[in-house]
Amino acid sequence: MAELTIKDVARICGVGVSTVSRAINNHPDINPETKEKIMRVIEENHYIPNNSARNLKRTESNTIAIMIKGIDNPFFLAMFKIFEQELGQQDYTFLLQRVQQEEDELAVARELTKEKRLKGIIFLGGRVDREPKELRELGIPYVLCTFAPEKSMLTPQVNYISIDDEEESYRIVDYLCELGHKKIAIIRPLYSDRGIGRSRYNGYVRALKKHGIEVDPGLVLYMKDDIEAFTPANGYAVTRELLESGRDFTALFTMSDTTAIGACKAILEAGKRVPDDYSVAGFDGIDMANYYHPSLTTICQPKEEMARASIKMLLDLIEDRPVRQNQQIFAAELLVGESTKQI
Amino acid sequence: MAELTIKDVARICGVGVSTVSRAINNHPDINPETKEKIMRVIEENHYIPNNSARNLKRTESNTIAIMIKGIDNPFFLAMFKIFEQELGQQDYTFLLQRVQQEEDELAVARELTKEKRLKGIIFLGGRVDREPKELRELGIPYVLCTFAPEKSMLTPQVNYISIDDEEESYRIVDYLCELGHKKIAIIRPLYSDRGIGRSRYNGYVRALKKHGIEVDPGLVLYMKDDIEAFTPANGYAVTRELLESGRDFTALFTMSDTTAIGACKAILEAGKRVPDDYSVAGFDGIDMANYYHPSLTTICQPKEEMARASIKMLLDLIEDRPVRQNQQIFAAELLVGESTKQI
DNA sequence: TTGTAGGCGTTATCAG
DNA sequence: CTGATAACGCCTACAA
Repeated sequence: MAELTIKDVARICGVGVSTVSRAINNHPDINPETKEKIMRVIEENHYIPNNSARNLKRTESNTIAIMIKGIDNPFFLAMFKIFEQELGQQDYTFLLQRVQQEEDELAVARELTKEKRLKGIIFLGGRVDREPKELRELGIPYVLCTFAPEKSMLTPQVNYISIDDEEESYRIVDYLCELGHKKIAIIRPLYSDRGIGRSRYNGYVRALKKHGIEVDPGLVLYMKDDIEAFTPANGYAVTRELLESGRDFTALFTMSDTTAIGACKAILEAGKRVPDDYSVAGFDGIDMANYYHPSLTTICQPKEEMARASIKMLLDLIEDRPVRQNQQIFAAELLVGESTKQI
Repeated sequence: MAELTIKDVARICGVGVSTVSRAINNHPDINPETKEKIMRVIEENHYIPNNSARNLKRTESNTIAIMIKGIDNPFFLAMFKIFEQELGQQDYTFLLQRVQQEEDELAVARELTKEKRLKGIIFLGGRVDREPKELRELGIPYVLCTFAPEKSMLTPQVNYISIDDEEESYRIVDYLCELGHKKIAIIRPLYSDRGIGRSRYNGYVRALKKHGIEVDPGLVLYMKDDIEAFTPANGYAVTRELLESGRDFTALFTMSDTTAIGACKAILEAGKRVPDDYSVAGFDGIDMANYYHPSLTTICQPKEEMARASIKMLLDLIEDRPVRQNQQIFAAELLVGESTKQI
């Protein structure tokens, strides 16, 4: 079963290779009958064109790539459907490129761009805190989606779509303060010197300050190094330790809903109640936050709209339409659930 | 910035293309100094080899593909890490190929095999209820992971790794019966004439029968057509309707943990309690089942082991080692949580 | 150790 | 409408 090539098909049909190529690619100038015949032969003999050869020869494709770091983030999953939908309508296809934690997403992007003749790229998650120059040098349109814009990225050229992590974090912690909480613990990623960990922490600090509350270092908790970050397991472990330490607090802000759910587990397991003994607030607004019992008070990111906007911006860029704003900050929604209460 | 090719690099270095090629591919017979110089030039000029051309020329790669239908299934996500880990150790890389709901995964697989010179394929989820012949005709080793083996697949050639869906479903429903439940509702997928929906339903029927309980059609619920299957939202909607109908039941089996969590929401929202008013049982054993409150009674699939076993089988197949069992049924674990109680 | 040339399977160009 | 033929960018004998 030596692999069939276009030449074989041509030979079998008694036509030239270019004719076969025309048939495959739906070129207009071909006799319908010849085309039909060719397609039948292809069908019968299970001929499959070699994509590598095609990509090599083709000057362009209608493919865009979604680069995603941390594919196990439930938050991103909801966005895929939107991408599929939106791109499908516009006759584009997309491919999902996972990027390993240690990998350089820009290097991967460059390679893929060449290989697949990409039309555009969406970077999802991860941390492209690179020189804007490097991004431009990709040579094709891109959009950073769900990124905390770093200082270095504040140049107007970088295209991104995000929420204002610091501001939203500020908002929910402010809400906790308004409820009367003064001892608010926070769980932050271990290495949060930048990215969302840092921004959200800054929001926390700012909210406390506004209410005249000192940051108590004893209530600033760090995720465990040996458990994956932002998981329920991590939230559980950290919170359990907090409870055992006997430190006094009335509310807990966790920076992610998944972590919050783990935290609740630890609290409930210790025989305490949410929100009666401790208020708990999350971040992100994943589906589960709503279905969890008690439903979580959280900041809900408009993921569908963000996904849609990312596609729109990218396609505008690709098709050379004017892009009104290449840096869009979406407003998130403070979702008040049953996990927090006034004290 | 016309794309740099290997020829350009060769010209710049003042050497032949084959020398550059040797440098890139770590061939042994090359002067270390020339190699170093070439690598420097490559670095400086940002030369990136074109993968399409490489794949076209190459006769083999060390790539295996994971084909995944329904990428938003949290159940699969946990498996990725294992794949990454196991394959990384063995010097293989894998690529994730999502398959749309309507797409033919075998067609996609064939295409990819040609394009990437794949060494092997793992099919995750979906429903390859195809002729075993078609699978064999892929021409490369494959493993079906997490598939409910269909009748037509019981030929000994088909390689798969799975749990016994019917048996495990039987087990958890049997457990509910043992707790004294006689009116056990079930939520099944709308089109469950085959696949896991069917198998798990069969287990339910068999368990009831064992305990001399008639299947009450009024307690056999179907997922909503207009909401994605197996989501909390679906479980919520169906359960809410059930409660409103006033039909009498004491336990609910949902075929998936995500659905179960939605169901619990509906129950709690109606002012009832879990498990005091209704026992709820799920299936799969996702992380959340444990962290949810009350923790769910469920069937926990050994996903890590299954992932590991899939890789092992595939690599054994690829490297021509003897495969002791090419059809492995893993035992799942009945995890008794707080969502069910004796009546 | 290095360079030259041919070919991998397609598509694009250009005559017919 | 159709068929040669020349690329596409790389790898790999083979020759030097």
